[in-house]
Amino acid sequence: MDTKSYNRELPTLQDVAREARVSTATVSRTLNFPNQVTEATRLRVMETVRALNYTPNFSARALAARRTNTYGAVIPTMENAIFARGLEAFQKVLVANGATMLVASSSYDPQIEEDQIRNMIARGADGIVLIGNDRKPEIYRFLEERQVPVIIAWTGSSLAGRSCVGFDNVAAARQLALKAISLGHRRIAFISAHTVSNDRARDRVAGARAALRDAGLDADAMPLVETKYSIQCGQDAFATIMAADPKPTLVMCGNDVLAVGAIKAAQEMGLDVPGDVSITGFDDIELATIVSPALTTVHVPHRQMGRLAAEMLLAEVRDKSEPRQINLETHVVERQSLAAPRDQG
Amino acid sequence: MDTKSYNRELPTLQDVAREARVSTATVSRTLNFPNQVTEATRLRVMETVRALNYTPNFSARALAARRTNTYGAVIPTMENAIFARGLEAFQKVLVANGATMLVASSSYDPQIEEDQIRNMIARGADGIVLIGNDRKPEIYRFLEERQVPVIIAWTGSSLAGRSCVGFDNVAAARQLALKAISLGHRRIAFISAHTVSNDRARDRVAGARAALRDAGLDADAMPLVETKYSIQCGQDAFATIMAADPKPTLVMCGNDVLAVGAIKAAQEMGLDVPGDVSITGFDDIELATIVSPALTTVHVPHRQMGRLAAEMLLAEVRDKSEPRQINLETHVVERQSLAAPRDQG
DNA sequence: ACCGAAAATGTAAGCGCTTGCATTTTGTAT
DNA sequence: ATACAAAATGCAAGCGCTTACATTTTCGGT
Repeated sequence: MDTKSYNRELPTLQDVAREARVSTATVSRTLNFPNQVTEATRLRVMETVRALNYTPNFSARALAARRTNTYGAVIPTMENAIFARGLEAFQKVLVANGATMLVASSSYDPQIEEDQIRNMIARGADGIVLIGNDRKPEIYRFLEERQVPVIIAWTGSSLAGRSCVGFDNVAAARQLALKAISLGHRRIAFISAHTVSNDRARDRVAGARAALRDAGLDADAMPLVETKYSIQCGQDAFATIMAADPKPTLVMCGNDVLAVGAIKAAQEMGLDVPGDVSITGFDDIELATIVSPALTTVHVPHRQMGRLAAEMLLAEVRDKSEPRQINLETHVVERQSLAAPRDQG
Repeated sequence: MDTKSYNRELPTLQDVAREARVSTATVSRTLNFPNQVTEATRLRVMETVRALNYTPNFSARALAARRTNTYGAVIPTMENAIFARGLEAFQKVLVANGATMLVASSSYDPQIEEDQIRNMIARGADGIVLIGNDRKPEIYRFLEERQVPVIIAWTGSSLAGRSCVGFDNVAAARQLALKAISLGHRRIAFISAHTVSNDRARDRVAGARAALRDAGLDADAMPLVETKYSIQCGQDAFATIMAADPKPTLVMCGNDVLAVGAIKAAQEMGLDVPGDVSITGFDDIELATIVSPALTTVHVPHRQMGRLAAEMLLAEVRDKSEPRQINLETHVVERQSLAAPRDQG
């Protein structure tokens, strides 16, 4: 008894060709370049395709054509609305262009990121989008060797003429800090994501420092706590910061999630936000409008970055277009968590 | 002048074989079944691999081996913490097993979902996870023909002996509703996601109805508004519901996002939650703990589903294990948005 | 009707890998 | 030493598609 008797093979291009009484080349052309084929042939072939319920084998196609029509994205985490949103937009564009997305998350771990990148390349990604600039030079070397187009997202500047689509993290944070300073804040503390191998986080801190410097304050004295990405971590960091003396009148946070944690912690400590202490975020995710008080934060064009990244990647691969550097606008969204400090002293 | 002079070809298995003075078969075995090869050979081959900086070509491998080691997930949307979380867990397991994840989102559109499923199969996904049972029978037929293992997630029951990993949406919603009824609620309204081709949403409504019936109330009279998935939609739906007379004392929502919208709307209408009206959610995402009042909701084991889905898929593909149906526990998380109604009349 | 260019189609050589089978090497028991 | 099974390796035939090049068909102009 043949145990796998029902494992009938799938129809191949050959089968279609035989059935439609044309060569495999013609079938291939009908599928890939319909306009290179007579209307009659096209109809006949398509009919056969339908009749046999044929689906092309992408591996074979990729092997023969030497491109996979697949694009990768390696992001720090999917559990974060901002990246998820960007991804969703990224994939929409790809699908609209008949391409497929490969995703991997690195959990903010450079080693995992490297593995994932190599894996995507091995799987034949035609192009790849990465978040931020910070990574070992050998990774970039590897990518160049393989001649795989790369887009750096989430930052408006990149090195070595690489493509990027993002915004100026320094400027955005600086603008927010300046606004706070103009409201009278002088003692500003910062809760940041870990800045090692995270240029976005570093830039945001730098932006705050720059604003302090602009105002003639001691930027280096700014209390800074680095922590992981979660509400709980934001809470803990806030507690650490408020243990200092004198306490800051404003705690800036490197992202909204940390800020929400900070607000929670403040409220648990019986502090009024923004009465006793102001808190700001960065990203403008949904959470920012839900938390009470609603978060004053920096709006970041997540979807737009995802969309543009896909378009740029497709252009570079399909039209051999030149790398571009796109710097998008951000703006401060004023809500309720930032106000003038109560004690101006 | 050769314009692509710098397009040096990547090393292939052949190159490694020649360099290491073995056959391609041996290199292949060294890479895939190291224990079928002498220690000495293995070392020599691996050394050569490193020296040439060789990476296997997955398309070729997939074509020859007739499996891609790739697993797909088609989810309604990535912009939703619950699916994102599940995905993250799904991918972690895959990566730990040397496999890759393909993701696609359908935007809750059955047609897009179908296209995405077919696309994944064409791309050679070795297995696939789908959310919920509702879809055209021909899709299931297609999948069976192709003999691709499928896992239905987000629901604890499936038809035709298909594998699933999830929970009982009816029972979970019923339990929550019963709790509310025991608090004294009699006039209960429901805001649901669209129930067409969404069995999870339908089941949750059914659960609420079942509870009403248990309590001897008229389940069919329960006001029901169906809407899309967003905070704004939740707000609008809440307004619609509260325009009725008599107003409900409890508005149950099919998910946390809608519930947050409902709370927002209530507050904008000057209604106290839960004083004037109770509101419940479903999912227990982060948002639920942030919104004020914090949401009483049903906790759903998102990560666990993702993890188990991956494990089951791998087992079915690699070990030919039998389909399984896994029904996970859920539980009501009591926070502040549900309380006894003020007017018991 | 005939010619030549352009359009359509066919031929067949791979793409880089896996794997069944054949062959060689190794290890063990005599 | 010798015989033999088991382990390691090699040989070579594909996997299903694309595409350069060769061949045939079509069609406008005469």
